[in-house]
Amino acid sequence: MPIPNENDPKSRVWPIFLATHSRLIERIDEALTRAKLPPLAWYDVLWELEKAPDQRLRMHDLAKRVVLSRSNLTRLADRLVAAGLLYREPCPDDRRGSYCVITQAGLETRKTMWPVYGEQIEGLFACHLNAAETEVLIKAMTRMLKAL
Amino acid sequence: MPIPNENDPKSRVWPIFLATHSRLIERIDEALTRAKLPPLAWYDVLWELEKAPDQRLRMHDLAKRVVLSRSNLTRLADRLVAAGLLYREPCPDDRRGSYCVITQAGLETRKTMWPVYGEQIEGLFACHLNAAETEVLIKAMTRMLKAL
DNA sequence: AGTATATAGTTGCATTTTCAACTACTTTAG
DNA sequence: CTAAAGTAGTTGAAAATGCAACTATATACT
Repeated sequence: MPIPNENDPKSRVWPIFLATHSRLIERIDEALTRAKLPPLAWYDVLWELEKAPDQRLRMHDLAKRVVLSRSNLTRLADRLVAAGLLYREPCPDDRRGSYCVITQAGLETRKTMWPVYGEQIEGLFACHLNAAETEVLIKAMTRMLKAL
Repeated sequence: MPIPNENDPKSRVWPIFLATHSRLIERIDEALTRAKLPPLAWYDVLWELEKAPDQRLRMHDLAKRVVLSRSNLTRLADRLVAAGLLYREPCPDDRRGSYCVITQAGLETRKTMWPVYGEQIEGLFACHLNAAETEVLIKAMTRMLKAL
């Protein structure tokens, strides 16, 4: 979206990056909806919990990993709890805090979502990248993330 | 976020792509807020209008360009109108439709936002890409967009 | 022409997200 | 030990978003 020099690559790359991201997310969420599955955000939360040691994480940590504001995550977690995909457990060391723990149903839901999600990633994104390009993307973006 | 083979580049690139995008957007919006400027979405709309012939676009076209649902755009436009940055004009050819036209104040707001926005793009994103990488990103993402 | 279908845009309602308190507990410093 | 400051998480109210229904107009079909 930015401005001038529409032909200078340096200026074109950011708008393309933005457009690509939003169109891909749009498509993936559509696919999940069509399959009557929960949205992308749920997958992220479930997957972070599944990977975590003891399949549990403090709200704070979880929020950081999925890039959500704290209050936002509180309510997203409420919804997941209501859906039976995770539960909260008080934290023994720090009585202010609590853990989110993924349930069996949560594990299963994530597993059900994966084929649909994965197919979209492959078909819309990954299939357009050869090995060299993949490496370039990873290196460049990792650099950005480290600098943040 | 996806699943297995955390070490296979092909699997790692998508989660990194997602994380990079959300952290960058987060930072840029923070910078705009700090500078007491409107959010990114406003910039997009203003810039699309500024570029457009006669500095006006039909709602429909505008929505597609900024990747927003129609109803969403209606209300975003309402807010921009309320802020005096654009106005609506009935379309003579098609009496169902209307144009969004950017105002002088809209042009100025966009111009005020650019230094802050541009600085963030450069400092968080573009500065991490050399010429070759920039080309790779553009080519790969353009390919994805075309296929959508 | 006359009806059926499609398109542009808006609106009501439910859901989601954000912002600013607020509670409860922990840590630091005197 | 106590007071001050910091941290974890939740909550109420307001703003933003998405979905489905709706109005108005345009296009296609018979």
